[in-house]
Amino acid sequence: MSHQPNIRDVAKVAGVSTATVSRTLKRPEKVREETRLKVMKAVEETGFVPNDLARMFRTRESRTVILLVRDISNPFYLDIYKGVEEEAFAAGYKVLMGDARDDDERITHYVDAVREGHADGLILMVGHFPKEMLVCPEKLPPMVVALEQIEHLELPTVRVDNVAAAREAVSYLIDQGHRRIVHLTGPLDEYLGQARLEGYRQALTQAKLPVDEALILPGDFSLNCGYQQMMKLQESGASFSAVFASSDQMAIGAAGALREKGLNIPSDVSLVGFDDTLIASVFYPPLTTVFQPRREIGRAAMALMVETLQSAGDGSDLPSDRLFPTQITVRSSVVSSNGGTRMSLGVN
Amino acid sequence: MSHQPNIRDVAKVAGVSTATVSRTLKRPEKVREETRLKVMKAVEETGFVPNDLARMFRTRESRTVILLVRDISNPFYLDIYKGVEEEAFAAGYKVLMGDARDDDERITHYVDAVREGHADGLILMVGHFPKEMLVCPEKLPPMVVALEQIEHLELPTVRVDNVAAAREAVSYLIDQGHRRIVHLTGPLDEYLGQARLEGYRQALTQAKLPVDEALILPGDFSLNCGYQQMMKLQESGASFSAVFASSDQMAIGAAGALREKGLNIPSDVSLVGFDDTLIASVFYPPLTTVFQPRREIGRAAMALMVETLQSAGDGSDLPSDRLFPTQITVRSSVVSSNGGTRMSLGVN
DNA sequence: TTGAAAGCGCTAACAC
DNA sequence: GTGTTAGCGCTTTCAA
Repeated sequence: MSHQPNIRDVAKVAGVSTATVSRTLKRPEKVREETRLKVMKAVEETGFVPNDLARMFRTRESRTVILLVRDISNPFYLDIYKGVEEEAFAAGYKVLMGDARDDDERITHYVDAVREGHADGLILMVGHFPKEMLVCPEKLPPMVVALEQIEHLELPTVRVDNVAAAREAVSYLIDQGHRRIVHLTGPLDEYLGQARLEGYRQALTQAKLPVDEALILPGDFSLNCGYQQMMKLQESGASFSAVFASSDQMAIGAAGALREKGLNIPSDVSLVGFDDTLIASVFYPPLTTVFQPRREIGRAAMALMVETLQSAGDGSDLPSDRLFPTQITVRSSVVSSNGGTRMSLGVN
Repeated sequence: MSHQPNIRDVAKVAGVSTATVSRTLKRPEKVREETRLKVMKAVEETGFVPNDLARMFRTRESRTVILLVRDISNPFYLDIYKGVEEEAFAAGYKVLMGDARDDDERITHYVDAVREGHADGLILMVGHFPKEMLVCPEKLPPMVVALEQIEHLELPTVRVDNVAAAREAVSYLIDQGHRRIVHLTGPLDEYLGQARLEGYRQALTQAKLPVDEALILPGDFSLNCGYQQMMKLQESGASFSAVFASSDQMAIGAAGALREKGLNIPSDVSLVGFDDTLIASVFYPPLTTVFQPRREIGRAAMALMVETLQSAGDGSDLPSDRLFPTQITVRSSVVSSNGGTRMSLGVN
């Protein structure tokens, strides 16, 4: 064997047919013990590694799924990935991670990757989907959604109750005496941004507090945007005593802007983030934030994917959604307010 | 076409041979304009997507490389990934990211992935390599190394001068008047840990300061380890005025331990990290750290990979190493020391 | 329980 | 410039 040995080399050495080698490797219970040992020995001897590409080509399944996320540089997704990978490994799948960068072209690219045979399915963690692809949904590859919700696309989904999560976070601030609470939102043309904003509104309404639209700052989850929006707000002269950001990254960006204007956290402004990423715990002061069980969410998403892939084979129904709880992680970035100096515009 | 159309369907619709379809798609300049248009139209009409698996299988190249990193949850690697991906995209390659978790088995797994045809090569960002695989180096797949150095493995490498980088960081602390400087090292059985420790020693020696082995704390780059080691050191009653950590994560862990003991950063203890990840800039106080041009390093590593893959084809020489500069990013976690209270053991 | 043989979809000689 | 053809390495009927 001068080169990578193939199944024929093994068959020759073992003195059996290629079919027998293939069977020995895939369904050992189907061959006689004696034959199996012969084949195993030949595999050992030749250093045979089955060409997975040939197998994938032949069976038309890659046993690979793609985890397509909003922004790969957000560490939030790393724990998701680990969960997905764990579950995938257990089910004999591989996982690739793709970076959508909120860009239709890249999303299309990953859908094509499935069509081209690179993967069997897509786990979506993006907030939208190219319109053109929605026109013939039957042409779409097997997909599941995690934590997001995509318009005009009904798919098995791993959910958390974003409305409730945001409502609780804001209620917590209200309980601490805050009345004028800024909300740095997620993208408002997508579910995640809308749902959390809805939670924010509900908390205020429930507490019979007015909603001041000037305190709602449209964002995109990024650190930089948190900084910019908070700068702008401060320059507008608005008064507030707390900020609820729809991501830890935005919270931290906002903190930078507040400090730059000489404000202290939490004594001048309280701050709540969302996601409970590592950054929240090492930030100073440690950031109060909303925790989502990322690892478990990842595992559940992959489990849903496996079910979907199976139900595509037999004609069974699509798997049903899974819901995970969120919870507030209380740290030190919130202090109680008694309606002091920074509340000049006051309460209704 | 009831199913995914294949190249034969297109050929039939266009009234040409499959070879012509293949050529039109791969080397359009080789077919007549008129034919090309016919084929393009047929492709459009049928909705043909070439089966990449079949192509990979046939040509025995996947045009994919795997970026294998020490720990995928370290955001440091995300910028590396982006650099690799940019360069890869330009060269028509795809990139997969793998998580070695410092584990021989997982590394072997990724080497096998190449053998199985999933990828053409491996970009290694790990500090060691399974011993068994080193015995027949000619069986190893095309590989390049970035930022690391693996014993008994000579490969094209993207380097930074870790000794100099660490020396400069420590010299900076010395210049600020610090005399008793703790070093939280990387893994000491690997190049990265050793080189930076060597830089630490050189800086002290150069300044004619003694090296106190008690201030050298073996680490593994992780946040948690930084915390634990610093806790232990403080309980031992050692005195020091500054800490140089071999990663931002350890620096931040150490900061947690220092604060827990009532020490302030930087007024009580100055702190220098390594890597200049996002976390360094959002940490409070903003962390002085050593910057490495991650994006460029990623690009260079992929460029090296492409060269390696080509030289494997023709018999040309392996590409030569590339060296990148590092530099200190000065923020606010270091203040000058005049040899005050926390320096009881004094200077030589 | 095993073997023979057909082919998955594509590419690349080679012939025309 | 284009068509014919022979596989790449594997799995999977089907027949023995």
